[in-house]
Amino acid sequence: MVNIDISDLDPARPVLIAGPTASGKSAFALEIAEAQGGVILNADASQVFEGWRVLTARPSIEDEARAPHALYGHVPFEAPYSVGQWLRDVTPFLAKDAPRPIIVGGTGLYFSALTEGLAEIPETPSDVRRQADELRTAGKIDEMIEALDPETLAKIDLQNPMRVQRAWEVQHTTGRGLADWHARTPPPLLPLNDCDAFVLTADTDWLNARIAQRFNLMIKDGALEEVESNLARFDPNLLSCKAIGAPELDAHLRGETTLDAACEAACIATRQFAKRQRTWFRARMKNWRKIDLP
RNA sequence: GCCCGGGUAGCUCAGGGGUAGAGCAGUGGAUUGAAAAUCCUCGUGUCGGUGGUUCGAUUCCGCCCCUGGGCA
Repeated sequence: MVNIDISDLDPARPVLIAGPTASGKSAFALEIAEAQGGVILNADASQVFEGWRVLTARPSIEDEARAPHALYGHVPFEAPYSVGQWLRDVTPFLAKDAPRPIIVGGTGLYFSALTEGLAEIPETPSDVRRQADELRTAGKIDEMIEALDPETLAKIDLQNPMRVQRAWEVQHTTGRGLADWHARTPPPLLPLNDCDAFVLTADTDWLNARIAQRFNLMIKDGALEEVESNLARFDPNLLSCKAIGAPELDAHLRGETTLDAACEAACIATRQFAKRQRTWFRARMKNWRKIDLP
């Protein structure tokens, strides 16, 4: 599928593989791991959650038996998660004596944090988060904006409530502005120069066709049953329940839509997600080695 | 066959004598702890066809075609 010569890779160097959803990056990672050894590490935000396997296209049990895998489904269904937590989770796998990491996923932010660094901001306590959620849902964005320093105001998108809330939370819990924290970002955990980094790029029409095909396959493989098994604990506010296809299939199981409509909506959401991924990769991964698919 | 609706952007539709607009889809972009999240930008299309009225028709009138419903 991916036409590069794996034997050219230095088996001692970490590998990074980024690519849009449904591009076949997991298979590529597995090929490298089988040929040269290494541990496959997940860099996909929704695949970290326990509870989804089919729906988030995680490697199957059989695939996981072919090479060591980590950071898949290791986070409880109801738990919060973040880039910072992910970085803390990968850190032990990047130790000098650890087996060679093969990091694969579609979350651009995770890769950027890994190779460019992430500010070491203390976690937002849950009560502060709750307070911030209330302000946002009440539409009191201006109130949050008033609490921010000029540097932060200049840096963030004030039209994006989520960004404003984040800045407010940091200011509120640390007493320092978000911009100040960003300015003191420590060096990256894994500089790009220290690894072989690949971005898979695919023709949009080709990928869109694969997205539709893959969703049908997911349904055949039990995606609906998977959502059904999580029906009792399904909560749209949970991070895990933002996985594409989960709200759509949940709505169908509750009798709100037909299965066809749910599948169509999920495919549209997936296409839109792939588009955002393309934008991130184009803008932020210019120095990565591009591999054109198919 | 007759009666009444419709035929306007890829889709669903609004509008109305001075050559048109929304939502969705799509595009481009932003994105340092919710990122499969969140947010910003971008709308010319024979206004079904054809004749006519008019300075001017997509808008009014005639005929034709397609389509939904009703009556036979």
